[in-house]
Amino acid sequence: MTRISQAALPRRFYARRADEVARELLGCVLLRRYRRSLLAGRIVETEAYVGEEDQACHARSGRTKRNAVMYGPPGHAYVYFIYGMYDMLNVVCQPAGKPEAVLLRALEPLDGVETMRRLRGVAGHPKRLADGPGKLCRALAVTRRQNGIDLLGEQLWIASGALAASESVQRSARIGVDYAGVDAARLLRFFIGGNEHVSRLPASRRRRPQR
DNA sequence: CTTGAGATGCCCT
DNA sequence: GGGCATCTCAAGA
Repeated sequence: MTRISQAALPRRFYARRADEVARELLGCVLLRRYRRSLLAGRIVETEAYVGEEDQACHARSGRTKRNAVMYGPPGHAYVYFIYGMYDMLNVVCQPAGKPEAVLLRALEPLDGVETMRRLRGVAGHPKRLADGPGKLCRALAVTRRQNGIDLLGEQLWIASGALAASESVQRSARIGVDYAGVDAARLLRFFIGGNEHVSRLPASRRRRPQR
């Protein structure tokens, strides 16, 4: 069992710009109550989606049935289904009416690793268990059933955490939003530099490891 | 190690 | 009906 505090971050943490929240979520711990077990992972990669003006954001065409939760109060889960197969977990930011959110893209598994493996249907190293937004949802049994739930509640919440002195925040363009024109280039993806649990980019986008 | 294709369902133009 | 904030597997080198 993890020894860090499991207290949920307060509502005001989320009631800010999504890019600030995305950066500060790095190192925090996502907790999931699932059938009597507690699953936990350290957040190592996020992306900010920053409102109707952001051409990569689901709110770019205004409020719809799918994105309605983003327009609601902060500190709630926005979970949507994509590619016919995967769910994506976001946390809603900003006060109600301002549709911003942070996509949780990768975790370093801390607790409940065996359950995560079972949910994912894979064996092997924990660094492959939740190193991508679709895998993260599978590993924590998060689906559209959780869309709209309060992150200050009982089944899914985030506790504070910190970066080690040796860790640094890195930024890049967001993944998979090439259609978004100039917004595709904005540096709204945040990750812990060098962390092994960060998602692997498609080879076509990968750069040579810097030395 | 790499690349490419296929899976698969729902929202919204 | 297009396209999507993805992933896995198989095959090649």
